[in-house]
Amino acid sequence: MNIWMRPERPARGPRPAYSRAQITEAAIRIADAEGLEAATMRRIATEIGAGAMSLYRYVPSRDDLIELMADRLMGEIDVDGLPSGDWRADLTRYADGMRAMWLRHPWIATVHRSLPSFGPHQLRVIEGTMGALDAYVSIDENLSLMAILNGYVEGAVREEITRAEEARRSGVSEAEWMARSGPRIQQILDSGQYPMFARIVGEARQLHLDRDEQFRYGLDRVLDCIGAALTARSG
Amino acid sequence: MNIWMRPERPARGPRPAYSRAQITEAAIRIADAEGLEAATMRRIATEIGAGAMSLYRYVPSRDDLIELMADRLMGEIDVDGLPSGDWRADLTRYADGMRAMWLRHPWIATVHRSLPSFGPHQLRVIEGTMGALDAYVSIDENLSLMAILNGYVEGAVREEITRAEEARRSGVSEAEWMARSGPRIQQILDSGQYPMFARIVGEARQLHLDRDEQFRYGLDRVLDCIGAALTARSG
DNA sequence: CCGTTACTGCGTACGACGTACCCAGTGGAG
DNA sequence: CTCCACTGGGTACGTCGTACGCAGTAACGG
Repeated sequence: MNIWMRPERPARGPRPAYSRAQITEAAIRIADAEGLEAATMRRIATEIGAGAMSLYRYVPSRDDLIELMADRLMGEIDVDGLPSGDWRADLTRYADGMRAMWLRHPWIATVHRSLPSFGPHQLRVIEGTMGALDAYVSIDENLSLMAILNGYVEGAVREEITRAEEARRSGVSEAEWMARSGPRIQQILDSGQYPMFARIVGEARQLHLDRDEQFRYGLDRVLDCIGAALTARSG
Repeated sequence: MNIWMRPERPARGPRPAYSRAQITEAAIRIADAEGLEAATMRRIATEIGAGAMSLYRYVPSRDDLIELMADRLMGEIDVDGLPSGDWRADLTRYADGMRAMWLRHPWIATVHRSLPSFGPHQLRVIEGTMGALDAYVSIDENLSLMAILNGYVEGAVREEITRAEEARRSGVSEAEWMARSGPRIQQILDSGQYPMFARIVGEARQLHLDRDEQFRYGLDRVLDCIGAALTARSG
């Protein structure tokens, strides 16, 4: 059953010593610092001073807890005052907010969302962002355009996270990464079998931008696309 | 170290009894039938008649094996004859191929790609697809447009997979899913707090399309966007 | 031709993990 | 006050990935 339909605690009995929110917060703290795989049930329980099995009084399973963590993260997305009337500004703010949130909690890239579970914060964000284009397009087109935006943001930030992680691990500065290529990229170039890949490495300018600019460049291309779709509709 | 740089086997010694390809194939077979989590090292070894630890003679770790599996899946994508001159047809063929492949191997949605590891099949597909728009745009724009396309395909198919999985598990036909909503969606509608969500459920026509049509609808919106970007460039 | 050596596949073992189960204690409802 | 539904927590089980060490084998140096 969906975690959001299961009440936190029954009515009767003694006062609970902990809470879902507290457990979720602790788990996020651990995952931020040491990765999601470090947020084991035992570790989380230790963090809040509980016994390992006590967590199961609040949460049916670890997967459900991760669902709670994911929605709690959506709570960090600020959609107050959306829509403002300037759809491009609204969607830029949303995309930047999502990126910043993902970078604060990079482990979110590793969670496999089993089904859209529609937590309250997720729904709040949907209300805010779908409003941005609501005046210009149908619900169906709106959904499609938001799917494009979300797909871009998710893919771009996922790559950024893994690259940053790799750079941190190998001790190489982010700027040197593509230049030095890493042995595998050099091997690919040396093989001579992949001319398009070689041109990407050699010609693509966006690879030399810093990460903020790189994200903004791609985001602007996405918003250009959305803008083109809007003007094609309205005349 | 990257799995693609590590040679399969050294030169000396007795003839190996197995091979990376054989192990990868067995692992994919198990994952297709029972999910990725069923493809444990012991299970894979049993499948090919080997001892559990023998696999480590061929593959450094389970994560690397999953990398091999992922690239092997990209080998199912047909990009022969690309680019054909009709970019829209080319990208449609690519997107349909990716979707079909993902649906054949739904467990791929659960893998966390730690870094783009640039396997040979992955590179082959990049060569084919980047060629489609190469005549019309710069490398940088090409990369951005392909990121948009890939983001859409990945997101759409991921949702499709999880929804199908849920439908199968609950025994409810896919067509009834949105109509019956599931208790959680009904709960959200009843709360009255999410008018945009209610309008999506009530008004969106694409939710009543079958899955193929739904994917095609979204894909056409993406390709419209790409087309708009192309004409904005060329005149 | 024959050690020598570098590999082979494999069995055992370890330290995690998620969580089923059981327990004594507790505090609100009747 | 009595009852009992609930509490937090300890123990235990089955599973995982994989470190390690073994005896057997095939190619190479002489």
